[in-house]
Amino acid sequence: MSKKYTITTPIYYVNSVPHIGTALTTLAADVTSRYQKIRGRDVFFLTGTDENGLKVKEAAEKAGKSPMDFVDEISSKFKEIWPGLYIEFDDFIRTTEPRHREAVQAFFSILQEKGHIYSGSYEGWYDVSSETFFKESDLVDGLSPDGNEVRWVKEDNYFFRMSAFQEPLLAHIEANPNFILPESRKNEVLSFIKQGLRDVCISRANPGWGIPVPGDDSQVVYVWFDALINYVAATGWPNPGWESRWPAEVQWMGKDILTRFHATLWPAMLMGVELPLPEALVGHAWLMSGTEKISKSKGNVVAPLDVATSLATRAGCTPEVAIDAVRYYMASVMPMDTDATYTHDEFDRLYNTDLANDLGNALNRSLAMSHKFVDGVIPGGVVETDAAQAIDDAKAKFDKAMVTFRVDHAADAALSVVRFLNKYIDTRAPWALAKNSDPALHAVLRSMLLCLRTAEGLIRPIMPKTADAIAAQLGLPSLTIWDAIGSEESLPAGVKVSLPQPIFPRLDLTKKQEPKKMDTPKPQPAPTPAPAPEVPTEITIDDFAKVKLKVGRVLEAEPLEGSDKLMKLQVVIGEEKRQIVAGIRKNYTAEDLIGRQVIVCVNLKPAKLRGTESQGMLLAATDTDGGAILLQPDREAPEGTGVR
RNA sequence: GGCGGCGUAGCUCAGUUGGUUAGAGCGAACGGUUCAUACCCGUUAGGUCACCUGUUCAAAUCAGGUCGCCGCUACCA
Repeated sequence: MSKKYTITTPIYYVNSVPHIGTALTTLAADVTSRYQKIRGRDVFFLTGTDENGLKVKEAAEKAGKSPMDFVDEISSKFKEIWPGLYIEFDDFIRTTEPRHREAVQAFFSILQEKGHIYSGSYEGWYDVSSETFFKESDLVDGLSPDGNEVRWVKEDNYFFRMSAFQEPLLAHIEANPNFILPESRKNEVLSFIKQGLRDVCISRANPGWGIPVPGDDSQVVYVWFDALINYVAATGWPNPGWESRWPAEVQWMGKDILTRFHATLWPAMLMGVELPLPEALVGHAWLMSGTEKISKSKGNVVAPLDVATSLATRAGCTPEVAIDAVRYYMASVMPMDTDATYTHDEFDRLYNTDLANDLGNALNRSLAMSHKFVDGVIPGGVVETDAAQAIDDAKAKFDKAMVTFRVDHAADAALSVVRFLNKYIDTRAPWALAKNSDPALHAVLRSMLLCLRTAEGLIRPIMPKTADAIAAQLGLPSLTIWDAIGSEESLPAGVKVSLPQPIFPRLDLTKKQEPKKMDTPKPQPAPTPAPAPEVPTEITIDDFAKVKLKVGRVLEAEPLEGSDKLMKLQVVIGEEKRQIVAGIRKNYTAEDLIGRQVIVCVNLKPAKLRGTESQGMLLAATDTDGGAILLQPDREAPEGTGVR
């Protein structure tokens, strides 16, 4: 059996719906899939839903449903949404399916047999929301780095000996430059792994939901470990025949789950069971939803289908074309190295310039001229060399972009032939040729139509419905074979083209022109009240007043367990009592501190240090050796008095 | 703190291996055209290629340093 070209997206958690950020991943995979199909590959495009986490169980309970009913409902919703964006997956796997459970248990057992799993006890913080374990030091303000709640768990668990795979992983990444893309992510992964991998806990106490550890029903497989196995489960593994679908040629995902999971845990797991590693892991960046008024809470999500509906209403295009336009937008901006920002204006602009003005209008004017000058029949003859060159260049650029999965560059390549066409029309001026009965007219019109035929083929992976519409207006069947794109044969002479029908009605952007407050260019104060960086510039008295300092008295002091520098203090500041953690153990003992007056910054954002909350900061000078020299009022000051 | 990256026209960015007048798209101004969805085409903007110092016959492109921004990572208060 010949090997299929396998493309995967992550499986999505069933507790959210796709928004323009997460749809990005699936779209990228779909564009890759459609391109490879046109190139003649037998594609296996896999997506699905992740349904086993503790989070799912809790969400179900909150919704007053049984977990199974809950995931059935939401998973099917997911499955229905993707086709609405013309996502054509070949398989949709759910982690509650028997095939997945079997694969996970087989995977676990093999790792156990090979000695990569041992039992131990785990104690630490667990973020249910992202189903991730964190070290004490990972926490920020008592929350996960992502700002989620964490809970302390202490259990006897199974551990995966990931540490053993550090060197093989590094070697593989170094030896395969395209294993992790883009390159900036690869560097991050390398430095992450070089810092040292530790063994990971891969099971949890069985909450009555999840995949039981083989031979130990008291435990379920840790959801991330479980989830990753979907990729091979869907290929049929461990049953015969999986080799035709694994390894994946490309696994698409967002950058957030690349480093720890897909580029570290996942390949280590595969090495453990001795399965081949995927060819490429691509972690794109995010598309942030931003409006002019930035709302700090990430509440304003943009749903791709809503954008499409809005466009269809405002521009008057068909719903199909509107969805294609959204696909084109997402493909065009496909952020890789850094995050991009979505704005309605930017979307509208791209629609008008690239799709309405360039592509749509080029088709429109070319067809109009065909009817005007050659009775609407595709002329024969030879395509002019510069047009042929432009066509070849665009194809080559598209191919080159897709080798490294640069969907954004591919979109640009597809449009490049259209941009050429508009210039070409202007240069060759068919209307002038017609007027003078110049024999070059036929070749020029043919060249124009072939450019459009090429654009149809190149844009098809990104805008399938639009491509069909272009083909229809050219009076030709859809062009779905890569080698035929741009060929003379793809444009049979004598075929009657249809009358032009605008595919992308232009948006009138003038009426909703927002009043630009150019005359009052007030410097927007940064909405983030972040701790002001210590710039050595002058500050005003107002700046200084922001720092609230008060006199406090140390009531209790004890070394903070698990730390070698930190001291945990209870400080009375006037009426209130605060817990402060300070890195002063090097120079002070608890006895030195108790009863002593100190200067405290009382409006510093609280922080967790070694898991203990610190609600302020002691002022101290820095000694030459880096130690602390505490500030103290010259004589006993009134309790809780301000300092300035 | 460590590692990595970035800082190029008003805006968004290309410029992997150093070499003639530094590019594209968008926006703006001006001009042209009429086949077309008031579209398209061309020209222009005098860009200190963040800054400094080096290497070189020659640097946006290499080395060192400075400033600013970002990512990853870290018992940093």
